[in-house]
Amino acid sequence: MLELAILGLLQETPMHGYELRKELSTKMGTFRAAISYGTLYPTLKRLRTAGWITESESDPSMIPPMTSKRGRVVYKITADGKERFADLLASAGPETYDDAGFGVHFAFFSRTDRATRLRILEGRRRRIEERREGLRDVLSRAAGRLDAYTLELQRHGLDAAEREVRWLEELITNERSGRAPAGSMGEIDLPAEPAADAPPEPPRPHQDRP
Amino acid sequence: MLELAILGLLQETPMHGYELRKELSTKMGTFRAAISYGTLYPTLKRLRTAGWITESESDPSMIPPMTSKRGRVVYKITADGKERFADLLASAGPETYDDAGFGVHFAFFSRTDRATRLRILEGRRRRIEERREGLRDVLSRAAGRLDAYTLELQRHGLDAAEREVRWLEELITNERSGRAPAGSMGEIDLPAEPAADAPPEPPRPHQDRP
DNA sequence: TTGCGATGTATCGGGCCGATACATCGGGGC
DNA sequence: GCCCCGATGTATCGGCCCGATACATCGCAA
Repeated sequence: MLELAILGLLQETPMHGYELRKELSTKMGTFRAAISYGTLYPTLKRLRTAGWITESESDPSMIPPMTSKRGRVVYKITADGKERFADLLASAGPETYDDAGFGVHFAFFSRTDRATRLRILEGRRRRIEERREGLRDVLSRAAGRLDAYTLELQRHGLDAAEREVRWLEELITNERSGRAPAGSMGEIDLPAEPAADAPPEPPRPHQDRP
Repeated sequence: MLELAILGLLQETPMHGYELRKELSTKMGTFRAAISYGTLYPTLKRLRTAGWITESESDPSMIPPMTSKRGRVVYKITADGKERFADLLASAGPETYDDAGFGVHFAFFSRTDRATRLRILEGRRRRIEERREGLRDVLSRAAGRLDAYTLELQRHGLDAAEREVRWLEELITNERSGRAPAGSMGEIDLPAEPAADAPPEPPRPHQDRP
């Protein structure tokens, strides 16, 4: 999962670890609080070993030049890495639909073709619907044998699940009908170079924020 | 975290692993989907080694008797285990306020004294408020440089954060003013036998479910 | 009677986390 | 001029937890 996120960010521009972590934290938002260095650096090493990225020692013309001596390491994606990124983007393991996985995939939707976007959105919806049904069962069937706090926890969970399903419904509707790429470039199946930075479409479901 | 959950469930009644897992899944609801056996059994072994629980081989008078031959293992909490549970319940590490940690603590609120409940609720609120502020910053400051999907993800995250803060506010208000244990038995500091099954108080914030 | 789904116990490799250590840089206080 | 502090930056280690996998029993239906 983190692998996909790193590859995606490095596709935009080369970066060093510290920067990567900050971008990761802001772009993944809710679904992934803040990546740990104890995860980041081993993962970077793994990606380097696999050949998806390269580590280049400290750019000499850095803004704060840093008198060498353990300079910062700049990570850059390779051609193989871009291919790997495309594969991961379109892949659909079960981990694609848990909180972290979905968040990362969603964050790169502007570089994903519409068919894949719909597949992921619908898979996520199914996942949350299952959670919702489970919670409804507990609340109706076992209402009596649970204490008040546990019940309240279930209620809050059910509320969040229902809300997320509604959110996903709106996104799916938007994707399907007109308002989604479609017009500009049609549906190519996962290009290695996805036209750089032309975000295909604004979704914008919510307009009811008070 | 899982340690606390297991100890808490075994305090109600002895159980074997399979049962434990199911109880775990329903009681922790949203904040902890379904515990893996690859986690559960090693943890049980750890608890046994520490002396918090005992493993007793297959109760002979089992409903489906199971003709011995690798019978089910029933786990039971020890006196030390109950002490440990009380300590964990009242402890306040940072992991107490992440999704999983908070969910587990909350699920046992009916066996937690009011002061601790308030401390945990407020700690969680602070945590979510920080997330909320971070998301607001991103949405106001970096609105232009993010693509539409990433923006939508942040918006949805902000919405969920605001909603959870409001939920916590209600719970905190309820705890503070009257509607909370107080009346029935005052505030003992973590009794080993917490009056078995007298849930101290129904919280019930939401009444606006359509 | 065969086979399948639920029940049940257990291990293994690996991802990810928090704590920790160490080093450099810019700036504010004195 | 000096020092300390907070932000920047790289890296490791122990440990929790997960998914995949293996194996065994039970009740039931085809």
